[in-house]
Amino acid sequence: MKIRDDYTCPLEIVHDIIKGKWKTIILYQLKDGPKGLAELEREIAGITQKMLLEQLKELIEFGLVEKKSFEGYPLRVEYSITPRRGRKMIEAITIMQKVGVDYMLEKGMTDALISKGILSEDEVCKLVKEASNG
Amino acid sequence: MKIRDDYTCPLEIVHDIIKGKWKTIILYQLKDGPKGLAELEREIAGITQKMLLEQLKELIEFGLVEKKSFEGYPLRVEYSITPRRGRKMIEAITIMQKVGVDYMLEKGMTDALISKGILSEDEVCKLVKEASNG
DNA sequence: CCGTATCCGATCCGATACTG
DNA sequence: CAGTATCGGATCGGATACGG
Repeated sequence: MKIRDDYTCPLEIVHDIIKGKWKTIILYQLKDGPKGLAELEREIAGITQKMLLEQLKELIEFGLVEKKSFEGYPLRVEYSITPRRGRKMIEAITIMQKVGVDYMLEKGMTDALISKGILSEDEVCKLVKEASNG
Repeated sequence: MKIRDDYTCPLEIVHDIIKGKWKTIILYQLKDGPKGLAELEREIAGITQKMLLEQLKELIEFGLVEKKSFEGYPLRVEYSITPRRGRKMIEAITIMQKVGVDYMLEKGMTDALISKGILSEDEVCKLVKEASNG
C-alpha cells in the first residue's frame, strides 16, 4: 500500500490502518506473542498467503507489527505486535470485539460464540441479561 | 449493505462495522450530540450525500447510530450515537485516533495536527518527548 | 518455510441527476 | 432539507504459479 504524506486528520490514518478484510484478525492473532507466517496462515481460516503478507507489510509500515528474521535453515521469521503502538491498537480491537459480541448476542448468534470458545454458556447468559438492562 | 447471518467470529463483524472510508469519521462527528444530515455533510470535508446516507444506514443496522425523524416542514432528522454500543465504539475510535496521532508525530506531520486544532503546540512537544522515551 | 508476481472478478466510492 | 437511482473508474481481494 502507498503511505500518503498528506494526511490532515488522524482518523484518515486510522482508516488506512484498519481497512482491509484481515488486519484486525491478524493483529488479534498476534496479541499473545510472536508467530511465524505458516502459523498465522494455519490459524486464520480462509486467508491466502498473498493477503497475509500484504496486510502484514502494511501493519509494519504503520508501526503496529514488527518482523524479525532468523538466519539459516529452516527459514524462520517472527511477526509480533509492537510494544507501544501495536499494543494500543489491540486495546481498541478488544473493545470493538466486544461490540461485535454484543451484536451477535442481539441477533441470537450465541451458538457460534460458544462453539468457538469465545464465551462460555454462563458468560453468554450474563451478557444477554446485561444487554437487556443496558 | 447486506448483513450476513453467518458470522462465526466477532471480528468479522467488527470489520463490517468499521470498513468503509467514512464510518469512523461519521461516528466521531456525532460523539458530542445529535446532528442533521446537512450538518454532517457540511462538517465532513469531501463526503458526498450519497456516501453519507449509505454509511449512516449501515451504522444504524449495526446499532451504533439512531435516527429520529421529525414531522412537518422544514424536514428535520437527527442522527445520534446509541448509548451503549455506539458509545462503546467511540471509545475504540478514540484509542485508534491516538494511534493515528502517534503515527503523525513520528512522521513529523505536526503542522497538520496543530493547524486543525487537534493538538496544541505544547501538547505536541509533550507527546513527541513521550514517544521517544516509550 | 518464506516471499513475489499476475490475472481478473467483486466491491467500493465519487459524480451526477432526480424525487418528496 | 432529506433521500433514491445509476453509471463507471479505482481499488480490493482470491486463485494461481513461480522463485529464494
